[in-house]
Amino acid sequence: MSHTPPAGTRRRLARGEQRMAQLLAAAAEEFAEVGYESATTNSIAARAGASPGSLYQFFPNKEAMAQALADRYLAELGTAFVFLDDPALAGRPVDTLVDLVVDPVVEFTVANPAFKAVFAGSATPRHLTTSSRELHTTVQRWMEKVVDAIAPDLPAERRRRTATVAMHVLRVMCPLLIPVGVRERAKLVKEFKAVLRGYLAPLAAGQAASTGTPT
Amino acid sequence: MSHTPPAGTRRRLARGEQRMAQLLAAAAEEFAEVGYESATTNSIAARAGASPGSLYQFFPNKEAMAQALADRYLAELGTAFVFLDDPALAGRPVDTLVDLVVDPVVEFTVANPAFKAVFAGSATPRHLTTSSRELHTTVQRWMEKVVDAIAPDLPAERRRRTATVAMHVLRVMCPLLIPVGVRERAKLVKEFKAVLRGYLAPLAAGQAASTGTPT
Amino acid sequence: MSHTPPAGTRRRLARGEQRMAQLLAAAAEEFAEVGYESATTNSIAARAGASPGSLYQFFPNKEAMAQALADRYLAELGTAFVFLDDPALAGRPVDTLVDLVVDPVVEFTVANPAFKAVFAGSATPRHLTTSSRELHTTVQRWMEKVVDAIAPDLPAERRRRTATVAMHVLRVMCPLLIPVGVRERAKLVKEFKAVLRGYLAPLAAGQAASTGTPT
Amino acid sequence: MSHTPPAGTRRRLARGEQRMAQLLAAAAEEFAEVGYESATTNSIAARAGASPGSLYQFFPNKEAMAQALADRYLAELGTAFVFLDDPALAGRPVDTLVDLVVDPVVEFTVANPAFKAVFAGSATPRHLTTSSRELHTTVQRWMEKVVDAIAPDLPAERRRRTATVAMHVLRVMCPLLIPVGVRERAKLVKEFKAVLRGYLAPLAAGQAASTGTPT
DNA sequence: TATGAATGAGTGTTCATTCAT
DNA sequence: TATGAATGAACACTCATTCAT
Repeated sequence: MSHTPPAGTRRRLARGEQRMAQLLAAAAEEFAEVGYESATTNSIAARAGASPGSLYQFFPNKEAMAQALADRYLAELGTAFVFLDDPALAGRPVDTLVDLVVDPVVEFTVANPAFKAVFAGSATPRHLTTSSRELHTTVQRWMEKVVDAIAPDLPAERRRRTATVAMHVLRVMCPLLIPVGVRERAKLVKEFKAVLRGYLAPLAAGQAASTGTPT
Repeated sequence: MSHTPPAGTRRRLARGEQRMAQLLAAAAEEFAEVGYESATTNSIAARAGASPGSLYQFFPNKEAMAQALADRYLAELGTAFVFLDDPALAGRPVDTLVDLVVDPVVEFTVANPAFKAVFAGSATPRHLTTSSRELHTTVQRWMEKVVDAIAPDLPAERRRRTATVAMHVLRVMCPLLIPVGVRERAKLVKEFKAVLRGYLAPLAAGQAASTGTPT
Repeated sequence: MSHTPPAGTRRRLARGEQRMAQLLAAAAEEFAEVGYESATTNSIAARAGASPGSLYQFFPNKEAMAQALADRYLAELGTAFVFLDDPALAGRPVDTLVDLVVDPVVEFTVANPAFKAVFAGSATPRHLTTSSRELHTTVQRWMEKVVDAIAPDLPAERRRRTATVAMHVLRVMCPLLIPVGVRERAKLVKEFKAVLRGYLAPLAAGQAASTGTPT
Repeated sequence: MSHTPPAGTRRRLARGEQRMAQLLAAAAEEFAEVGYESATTNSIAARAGASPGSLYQFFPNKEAMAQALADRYLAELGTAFVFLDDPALAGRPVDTLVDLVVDPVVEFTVANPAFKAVFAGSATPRHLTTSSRELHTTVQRWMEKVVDAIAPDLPAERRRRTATVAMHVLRVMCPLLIPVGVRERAKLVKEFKAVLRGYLAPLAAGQAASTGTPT
């Protein structure tokens, strides 16, 4: 089917991809440092050692870079979340589930500080970039699976809303992790796990007798 | 001693305050619609039926408008939170406390859609405006009182962190309330109350025997 | 002829003149500090404890304030230069004449730091204000008298040009006097006197045999 | 090692330098006509047939254009002043030295009318641009060499002050040369040479017996 | 007379994007 | 493919002056 392309082509292709990777890395740096809105394409290009024109050879506009970043983040995070499709998921205690969800997100955020910029995005929904929105819906879908594992009989609408809230809790956590030291970070993570645990655990218990949980 | 100023002066001053109110209202509108960063002073002035110069007669710069808004919000919200100084606060059940905290914030956010713009602010801490930061610290201080009422023996550092997290939960809730209908809003509020309840309730229980809560 | 006006009128008049004096003093301060171009009418009014409107009650525009200042400076300096009409002037040695000219200018500049702003004015002749120009021509006329006392037989054109140059030497000296201490000031003044002496003395000698002086 | 860049790049770079030259020429025109303060970057760009953005591709701000102009002026004038390092300088008569100094400055000012704008600068020292200041100190340094050639035994402080005064004499001369015809210009130049001669000559004579010169 | 609000064209500067090479 | 020049509509903010009271 796909035979190896001639060396020249491959090198050319490789060079293009290399450039693109540099640009994307530069964009990530910039987004992480100043946020998406304040980032300038010229500065990103300069960071990557490229010209503005080059940047637009690979990305049609600024948002496309955030998009590409989001896509990559989604892909990478996705592999950390394959466990969500494990049929044994339903049996896990809430504590474990929360750890399973929070830990990769924390790790990922710390490793990719731009993640927070594109995941946490803007406060004004009207100004959410497509990339942010995508990230949100995907993470939300993951959270739905978690919720489903905890409380499989929850009505769809309720499940969705619960997942949304859980997603937003993660979302608000990410930016807080970056500017702090490793000690404080660990403590913050514990707190956020407590938040999610406190929110999700009653769903399990409340399957039969919902005690104080919203109806 | 202080003799009343001449009628002309008084009227002029009144007009000035009116203008200022118009401008502030326009700023609130604009911030609510497009966010602080994307808001333009010229557009705010136009919205208020004023010239750019007029705006700068009352506010030294864009940020000052956000500041003024934040100050007013703080003052108004503050009156809704006087109950925090009630010595009987410690006796209340967590449910009640959470209601007491969340309800005014919800009400206020819905009534002042710009509140979310200045409270939720930017994701990148480096870009938080002074006004946002002020709002954060004040709300956080309020949350500390709540935490204190629930678990008076919590170490200061832990109390602070807990309050911070609670504040951020509120913070992330606000923008979500705006674009939805009244029904969905009520449901979202219930969820967020559940989040806070689930997070804070164990602190009370855990005074003696901390079960699963972070240390 | 002029009988005393009724007390009310006098007070009212006096009040107006007082205001005007305050505004003029404020303008002088501002001009001295930031120069004519950078001075703003609003700031002048504020300095004077008046409103912008008030300022325009007394002066039709910014330039008029410089004009008024220049007029006053001209009047005051004029009294220091009445000696120029003394018929005995012609007999004085050049040294004395130079002292007689420079000393009042120095004294005046130090006492009225705004003088330099309106006398030294802008470098671009196209942007000389009317007030600067007036100051220039008057001082130049004074210098003509000095030149005449030194070398009465100089052709009119030559006399005029010599006076112009002398005036510009004074002009460039004034701003230098302000930012320095009293010691350095004295030394600078000596230098500028040497400049004028060296320039004007040969005119006297050269009445009969012009040695090396321009023709 | 350093392989020649591709033709396209070379051409593009050449075009950039051309643009820069056009912009600088336009800035010079504008500065000459209206002075530095009143010059507007938009007008400079328009004069150069460029957009405001283009201007800022080459110069980070308005002052940088004055700086660039000053640098060029300094470099060009510097070549006219290499003679100051000639060890035979000390032997020359004052007349010759003055000619040697004034003539290039006159020639240069006439050829570069913006020179006066950046050299003569503002009257208020507080508002001197960096470029003006640089020009002043360099010209002053040159004048120090001249003074040194005339009176090598002058104390450093005195030499410095003399050079300062000489520089300011040149400074005040420049703007006067521009708006006049060639005839009047020649006459003015003669006068200013006379000023400098009259100021500097006594220093030579006065090495042993200072007659009436400031101490 | 005095106030202070009101004006609005204009300032230096920015930046996502396009163009010519 | 890559460059870097070019664009131009905005932006936040200013200020001499006028207006309404």
